Amino acid sequence: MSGNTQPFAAHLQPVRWPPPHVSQSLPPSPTGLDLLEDIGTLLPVHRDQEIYGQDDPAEYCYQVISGCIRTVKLMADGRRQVSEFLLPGELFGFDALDRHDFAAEALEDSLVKRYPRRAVEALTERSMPLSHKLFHLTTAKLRQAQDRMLLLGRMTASERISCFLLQMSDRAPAAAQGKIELAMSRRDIADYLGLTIETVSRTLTMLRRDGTIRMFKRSRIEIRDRAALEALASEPRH
Amino acid sequence: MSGNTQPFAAHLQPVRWPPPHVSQSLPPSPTGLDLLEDIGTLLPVHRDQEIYGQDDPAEYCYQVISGCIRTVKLMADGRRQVSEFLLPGELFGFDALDRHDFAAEALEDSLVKRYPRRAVEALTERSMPLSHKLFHLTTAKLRQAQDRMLLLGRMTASERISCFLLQMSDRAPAAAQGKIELAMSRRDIADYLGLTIETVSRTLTMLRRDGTIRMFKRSRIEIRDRAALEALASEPRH
DNA sequence: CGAGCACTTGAAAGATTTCAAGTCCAGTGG
DNA sequence: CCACTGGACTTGAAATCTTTCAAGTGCTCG
Repeated sequence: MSGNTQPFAAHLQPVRWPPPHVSQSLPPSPTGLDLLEDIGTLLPVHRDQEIYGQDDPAEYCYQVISGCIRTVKLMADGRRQVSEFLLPGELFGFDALDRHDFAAEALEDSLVKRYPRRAVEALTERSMPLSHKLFHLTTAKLRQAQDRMLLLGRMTASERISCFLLQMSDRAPAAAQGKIELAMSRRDIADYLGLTIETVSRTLTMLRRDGTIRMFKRSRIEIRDRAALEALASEPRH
Repeated sequence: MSGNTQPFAAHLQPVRWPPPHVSQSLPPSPTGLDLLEDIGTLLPVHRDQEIYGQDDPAEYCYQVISGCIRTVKLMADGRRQVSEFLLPGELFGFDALDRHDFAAEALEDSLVKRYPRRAVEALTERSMPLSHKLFHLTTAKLRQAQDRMLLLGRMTASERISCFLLQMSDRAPAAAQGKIELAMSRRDIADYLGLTIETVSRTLTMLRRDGTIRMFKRSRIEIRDRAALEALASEPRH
């Protein structure tokens, strides 16, 4: 179940540090998180490589430096639910107990920073700002998860897709307004939204025919009519 | 949107303190939570009364003393998602930012304890055990939410119902083995599981015909074949 | 340039929802 | 104490949305 260890080819995209949108979610200096810097080590991971497996002992916590990571839960028969897509600057694995309860895998060749849990916990004991920050991040993830429950439990396919596109657009660097580069496959999107790849594909096609979005080379999407998407996505504000 | 303030009739069920299954989830004494006791005030709430509304400013956090509370998110057109059912001993409202992002309502006449957020935060600053405990509770809720995403995104109706029954059975006082007293209506269950009331009803009927469960007066359920439920709860379709 | 894989598209099948009656039960008033 | 009534629940049939099955199409990489 645990990380595959094929030799690492070491030609990843250049490391931008700090990454472009860290500043959006994590104010640069007085966050408490800087304390972590010293105990972290960089870990490059390949596309589709597992960083940790479902039920692996939780020895490390992580931050995405570059690339994109997904956390997934698997059922015995292969049904899959993607819990989060993690972009540069974002943390994961901090909420585990003694074992991770989902796997983390790289969507594309990525770079993550790895912090030993023991050391993180020790630091947390001594730094109130750090423990605050981690608590705050966890409650933020909880709120996200609750929004997702509404999406998965009550929204139609086109509402889910619209929410997803808007969300990805908002998380992308502010520079590329309305242009989204999807690192994830249709399968990943489907497993994130509780749909099948065919439904994802069909729904995107409909949006394209509407003129609501444009698509280039399948992974590049431009939002042409944000208002229409927001209308479809109906309720969740942000 | 906020709490209705009809005069309170003050004839609720007697207060059992500590409630019967607090000890299961919250070890009695050295939890850090006892610090909260002094700043809490009891608040009786009627069946269907709102404790706080979606988007209300988050001035208080709560603990259920007796009864049962649901947290719900509403969409503009009335679609509803129940986030949690909270039983005696459990905490809620601790993860809000400045506003609650869902409403909390009583399923039945209940008693909750209310803690001013300001005071809780002040205590948290000074007590490591307390802040640890709250952090731990939040990560636990996050894990629960992730399990629920798998359920909502990938499970069939009978799998959802089976999971729900097992979960309720496990949370009930250990005494009543296999007997569940459902405080919630079919609508609540449906909105919790992302189904319609009709589907909930039909699925329960099927389980009853199978002999997997028995039902008395609609709200009392006995699990007669736990193994069958567990098989349903985690396996492919019939 | 070709092979393989990801994605798209179409048609049929299903699961759940919607619509529409029934049934049951709790609480009320006679 | 019992019939009555309204709301909650159950059940059936039709409708619908999504999935499943089955080909295509077209990138992308060797």
